[in-house]
Amino acid sequence: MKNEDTRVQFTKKILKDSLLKLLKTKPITRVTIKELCEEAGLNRGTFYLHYNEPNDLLREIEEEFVQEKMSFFNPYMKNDNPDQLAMLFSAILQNHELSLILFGHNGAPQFTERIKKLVRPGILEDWQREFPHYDLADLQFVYDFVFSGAMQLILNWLSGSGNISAEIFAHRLDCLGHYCHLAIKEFRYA
Amino acid sequence: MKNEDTRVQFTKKILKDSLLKLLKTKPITRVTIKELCEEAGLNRGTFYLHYNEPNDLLREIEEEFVQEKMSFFNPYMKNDNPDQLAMLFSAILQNHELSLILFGHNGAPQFTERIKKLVRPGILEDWQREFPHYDLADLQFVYDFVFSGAMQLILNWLSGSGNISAEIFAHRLDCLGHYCHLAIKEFRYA
DNA sequence: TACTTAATGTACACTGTGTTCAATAGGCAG
DNA sequence: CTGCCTATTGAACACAGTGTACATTAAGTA
Repeated sequence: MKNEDTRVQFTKKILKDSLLKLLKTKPITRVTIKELCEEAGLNRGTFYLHYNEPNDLLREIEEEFVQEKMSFFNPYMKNDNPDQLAMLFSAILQNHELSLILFGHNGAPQFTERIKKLVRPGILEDWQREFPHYDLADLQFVYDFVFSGAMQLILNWLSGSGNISAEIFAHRLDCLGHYCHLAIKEFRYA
Repeated sequence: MKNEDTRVQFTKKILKDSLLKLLKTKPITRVTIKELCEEAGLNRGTFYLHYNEPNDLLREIEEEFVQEKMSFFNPYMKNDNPDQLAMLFSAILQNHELSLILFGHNGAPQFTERIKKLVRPGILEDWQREFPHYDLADLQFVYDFVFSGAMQLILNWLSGSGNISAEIFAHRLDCLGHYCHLAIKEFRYA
């Protein structure tokens, strides 16, 4: 009972692979269970033994991605270190195809939203330590701005516009983040 | 032939109203033509006389919104004036319900993407005049960052977090935009 | 008022869904 | 290696939504 049946592992694996293949050409909302199973060479009923919708499958893929890359997220959260950020982007770049789907539109906005919410509390905690003289509300305001912008730039970056290295890319995002904080002190002089 | 038949106008209007009602509870991808027509009290065949998918209808709604509010977009594009920006946000706030749907997730990411692309060339032209010493690529980089962040903040703002006035909100976005430009000069020292 | 055409009601074939159930095939433990 | 266990299969089912066609009705327009 410790590990899943070999057959189940195979079924889930091939379903994920097939879904990712389909997501290269169409958004998750247009993927049917029927075509997914045909692509995977499985009986349609087999799908229902493990999932209810294609979206369940995508969430599982996302979960694995986050679990695997979270070792790069956490260090950056603890100490605001651009090198750690560069390592994260290197790791993302190594899974280029998968990342492009997850950060892109065919994977629905759910993944980027998930990342933003996941990282939010830790980052805000850090920021409160670093900028104790700012309101939490203002920091939250800047957080949502910076991370939405960052997610867009990551997508652009993965889509190949510019071909910047992970280090330079991390450096630029870091710069933008720092300068955004400087804007806070002007928020009140409206 | 100058104006559409009164009956057609009524049909399209009630279809739009019904779609917006449904979009308060579910994303566009889950709206069926059948339920839409039931909501509108129209025969299902009538829908096909004017549209192919619910998405066509949503695009038409977006188009009208953009046409109507573009008078506020353009002045801001020409001269980077926070007051114009505040007027735009006032106008958006006046159509609060509709804006919340269009900028939110049930209207798909297509609307915010559309706005970003629509405004991009004009803004970049302005920025090139204002910052002639910066690379266009760097300005584009900052543009995508700033506008994705701004779209998120608009959504948050419309969702009611904070209840800031249109003026203060515009002022803050303006601040963030200006400080993001300052980051460019550090991009090259990687 | 007569003309024009939008909207209706009905019907049809088609695709995908979600479920059931007996039959089969393959992995796993003893 | 053998026999048990269970994942997978294939077939069938009712159901919901799609897209189209066509004759009929209703309403706006000139």
